[in-house]
Amino acid sequence: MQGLFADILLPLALRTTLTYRVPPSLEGKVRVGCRVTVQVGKQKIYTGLVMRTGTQAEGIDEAQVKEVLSVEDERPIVGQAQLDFWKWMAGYYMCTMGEVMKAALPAVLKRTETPQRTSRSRRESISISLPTETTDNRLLSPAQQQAADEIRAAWSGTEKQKPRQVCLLHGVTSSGKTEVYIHLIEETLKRGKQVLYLLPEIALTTQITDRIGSFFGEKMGVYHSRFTDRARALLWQRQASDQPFPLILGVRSALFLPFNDLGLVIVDEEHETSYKQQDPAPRYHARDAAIVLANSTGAKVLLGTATPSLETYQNARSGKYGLVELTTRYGGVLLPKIVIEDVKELRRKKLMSTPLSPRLIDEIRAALGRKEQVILFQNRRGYAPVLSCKSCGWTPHCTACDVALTYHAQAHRLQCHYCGATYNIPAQCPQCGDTQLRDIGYGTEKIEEAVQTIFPEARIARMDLDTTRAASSYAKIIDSFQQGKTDILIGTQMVTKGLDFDGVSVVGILNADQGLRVPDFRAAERTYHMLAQVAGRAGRRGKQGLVVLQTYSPKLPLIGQVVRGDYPAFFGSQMAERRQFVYPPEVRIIVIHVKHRRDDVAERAGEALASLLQPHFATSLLGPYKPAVARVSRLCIRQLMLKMPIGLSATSIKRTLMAAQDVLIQQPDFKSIQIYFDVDPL
DNA sequence: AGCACGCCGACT
DNA sequence: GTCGGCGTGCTC
Repeated sequence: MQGLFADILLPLALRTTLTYRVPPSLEGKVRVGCRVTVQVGKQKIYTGLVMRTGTQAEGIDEAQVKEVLSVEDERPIVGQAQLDFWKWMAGYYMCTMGEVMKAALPAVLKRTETPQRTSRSRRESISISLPTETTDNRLLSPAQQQAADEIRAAWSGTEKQKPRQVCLLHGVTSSGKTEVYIHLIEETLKRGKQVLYLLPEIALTTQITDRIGSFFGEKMGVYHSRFTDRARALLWQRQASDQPFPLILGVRSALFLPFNDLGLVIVDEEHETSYKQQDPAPRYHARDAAIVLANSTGAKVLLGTATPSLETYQNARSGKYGLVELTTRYGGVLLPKIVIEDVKELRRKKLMSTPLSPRLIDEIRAALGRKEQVILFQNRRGYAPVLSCKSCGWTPHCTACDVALTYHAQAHRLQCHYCGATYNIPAQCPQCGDTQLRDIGYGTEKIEEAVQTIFPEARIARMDLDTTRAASSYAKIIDSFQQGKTDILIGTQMVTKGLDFDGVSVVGILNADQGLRVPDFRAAERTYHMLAQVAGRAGRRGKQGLVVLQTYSPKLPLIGQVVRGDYPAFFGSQMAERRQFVYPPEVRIIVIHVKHRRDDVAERAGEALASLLQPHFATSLLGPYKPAVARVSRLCIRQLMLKMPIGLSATSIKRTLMAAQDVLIQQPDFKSIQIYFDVDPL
């Protein structure tokens, strides 16, 4: 029987495409890269993507083949270059093409159903209008001009240096990286090329969008999750049309938009961990994927940050990337002075009657007297991380996860910060019947309460996940602080990201060590980034800001490195540790996650997987081990870690891993085991 | 990923 | 005797 067939990619975790018959009426319309609708199973209708057409239905009995129902696009919505990129991503990050498709396409483009009504609070517009004021002077300072020249030289190469595709711009906070970006964007646009400017999610909702938008106005499209899905689909279609925006400002998924002539990718705040998608697959790193994408189109890449990731700085030091440094703050802004408060010593002397040291209280009082603003940083939301029975020490835990519940005073509930479940506060201890529970440790709510007591006159705001859940509240808190309507802003790491305030003279870091004592090789790096970023919020034009850093371990080298702003020293000491204990960037790692409802099954499956892999990898395979939180959402977890030398092709290793996975889930005991791979985990 | 099919406990 | 729990397998 003659006819035309099409292989369709579906947004599912299927390893293969499915073959459908093209009815005569649709012949000529079903083209590679166009969307079609097809029936899958008994009734479900999916939107899929045509990957191949041909007169043969390969590897399937033609009798089972269903027909393509409709064609949704007149011309391809996904080009061959994009499909190649998807394929690379599926291979590198060990997931299916369907999962990549799911991440890449806005929901409206994947579904047959009529688009759902979207909530009003979400923005519908896709381009930014020119603002209400004039913008920064376009002239670069001599330091910025030099940085721009050096970046161009790194890209194009010089007599001494070979050209580099990627360049790191390492600039201290307020050194004016944005002006350099604007300059290079403008230059690229003038050459008729497109620019992709990637930012972490949270930074996009604020100042930077307005700033870049004020320069590029209607040339710029914005892509992030605060926009409606319909708006994102519109932007996608516009980019696939012959009149795309030349500049896209977006979050990690903007990487998947169609580009026809990409000249430059900027990855701002490249160290930000939110560039790595955690769950679900594809677990990709947008910075690394951006470099691959740019490489395939010949585009240049600029990575910018005040605190580079070890991976990036290592690449810059080794000469793989260009390295350009901006060491002076722009416009007369001075680097803040950082003073250390030894909390252990102050406690011993009975001087810590509040979570704020006496010095910090004095400095805040003085700042308020001068009508200046204060930011207090406590990286933990809720009131207290633990409740405990006064007589027997019992602590409420989540029933679905192996973690203690956080007490939220405002909501008057207990909450699990892993699965999100909430619980009533127990009236009495289930173990001994005592009715008294005490709270241990500090969250932002408790800090807010303490600060309000110390400074009853001050106008205080709190910014954390709980106060910014509503779509507009984040902007409201920022605006009110910016307009001077708030004196003291208390917050989690949210206050460290991409915000520039002019009136902040004092920043208090209430517990610098929190997060350091976890068994994770990246703990020190994360802490350094966080402390350096939050410290960078202090300071205003012509006046030096003050950072009060409270710590239990003032002698820790890391603390000294933060105080001196000595990134190279931090890098040196961290790299020594990573080398000694064989962790990235010394090696690359893949973490294998094994999950099951029953702990003993997860344990045995982990061991079975280890014995399958052991012959291939010997000592470079670690585990199975229990992660710090070994049960989340009723699933018991085991992990294995594979360390791979840099430079070694991972293709055959990944094939071995997948084969072992297939063997394992064939075994009757392990049918319902969940296994997935996290490549380059954070 | 859904979703249907299929085999064991508390209800009218 | 049934309703429904989720374990298992399939999707052209």
